[in-house]
Amino acid sequence: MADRSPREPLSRERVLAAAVALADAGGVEAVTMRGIADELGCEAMSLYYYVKGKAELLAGLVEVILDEIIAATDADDAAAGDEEWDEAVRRRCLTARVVMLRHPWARGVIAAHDTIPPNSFLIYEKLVGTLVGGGFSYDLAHRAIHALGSMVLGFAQELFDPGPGGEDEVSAEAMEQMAASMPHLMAMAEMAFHESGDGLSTCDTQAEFEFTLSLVLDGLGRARA
Amino acid sequence: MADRSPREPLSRERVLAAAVALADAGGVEAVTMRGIADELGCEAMSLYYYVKGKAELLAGLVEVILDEIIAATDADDAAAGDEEWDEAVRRRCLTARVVMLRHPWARGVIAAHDTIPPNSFLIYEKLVGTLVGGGFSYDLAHRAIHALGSMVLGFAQELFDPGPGGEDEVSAEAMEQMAASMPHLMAMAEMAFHESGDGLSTCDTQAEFEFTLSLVLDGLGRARA
DNA sequence: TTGGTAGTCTTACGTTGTAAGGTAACCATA
DNA sequence: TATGGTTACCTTACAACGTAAGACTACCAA
Repeated sequence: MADRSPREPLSRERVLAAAVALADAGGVEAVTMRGIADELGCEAMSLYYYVKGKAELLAGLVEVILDEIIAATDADDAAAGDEEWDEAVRRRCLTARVVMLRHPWARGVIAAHDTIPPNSFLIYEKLVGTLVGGGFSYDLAHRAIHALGSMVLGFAQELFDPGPGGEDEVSAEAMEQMAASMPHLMAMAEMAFHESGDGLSTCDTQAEFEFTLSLVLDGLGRARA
Repeated sequence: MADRSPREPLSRERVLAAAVALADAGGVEAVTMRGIADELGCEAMSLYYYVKGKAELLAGLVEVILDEIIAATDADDAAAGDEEWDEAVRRRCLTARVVMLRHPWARGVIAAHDTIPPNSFLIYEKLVGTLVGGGFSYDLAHRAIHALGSMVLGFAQELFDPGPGGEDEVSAEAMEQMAASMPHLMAMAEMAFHESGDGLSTCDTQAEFEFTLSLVLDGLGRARA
């Protein structure tokens, strides 16, 4: 793996890619700073210039595979012709699953992390878009996101929960711009806000859970007949 | 935490309980051999008499919280009167969720582990029992297990997959006895066996996934109207 | 008394994440 | 051309981790 020729410069992308390769080959426990460094032909401490620490590295891994999901679903969104909302959603879930199966370690890493990856908002934005386009209310779209998210990614975190860490260093303007690019999520959040009236609305995961549960139970009951 | 009086003897249960306490207080990363030892007033190496290593310890943690789920659901099964199958299943899922929320670290640990905890068979056996009692075919009950399991526990592993590690040291007779106590799971496994004809049937998780997906999508479509 | 087993501890080693700081190259400005 | 600062990478060092190897004590059967 080591190379004597003038080495390709490091980058956050290369670091994360090497980490993914290691995880694919040997599971999460194979992802060590020194292991990544070996893979890249550098020293462990050099990685800290691009990644603040192991925690951030794992968060980066999650973002990489979410990016992979986004790329894959975008690709066959483009290839798809006219679809009903449910065909589109099914297709995206299935390709997302293909990506998850390519990286068996990802489920564990995702489930272990408590903050919601910013990346996932992109996925949800588009999902809400097709759902609302298919006649869903924002409220029902919200429930749908929870149901599908817990199926595919294995988590059902609160969507609008700022998380335990207080203020991240996301600038207000970056936040603003991000929000502007996700009109559906913004609308959805506003709906939830109006409903709960509870200031910064953290969504009621208990209610979401019960909704999904009823969905599944109803479906099973129907399948039984 | 340390005590000078003649100490209560160690045991696997006490080790696991201490580990759970640590995880509840500080997440999985707080679960270290030395940390557990401190909690119990002994040395780290003493734990190895009851637990073969950290991997087995984590597996033990999963079993502890599954036991907690079993105890909780059994308790209110006993308190419940006549119920339809769906009422019983809903109730059990909700109390299982309560337990999971008590131990936020559990989802990650469960998702990270690749072998299916033997404990969970007990849960599934009873679940299949009420489903079949409610008129389900074994085949549909199998699908139901996958759908509900992925919702509550966050995994949808293959039920009858022996797992990557070859032969565990489970004696044949213990296996036999365990099987005898789970008639529904046995019947279900046999059905799956006959269907696939493929020797030791590992269930088709892709099909299970698509089934659950259709369940959810159908339900959402109905809710939309 | 002898010998064995069960339970706990001591010591030690290799691996991990990472703090602190050094080094070399580049680059704008004085 | 000298100077000072930034960027990218490395060296050294350390504390905390999991755990192998084996010593110690207490006890109990023969």
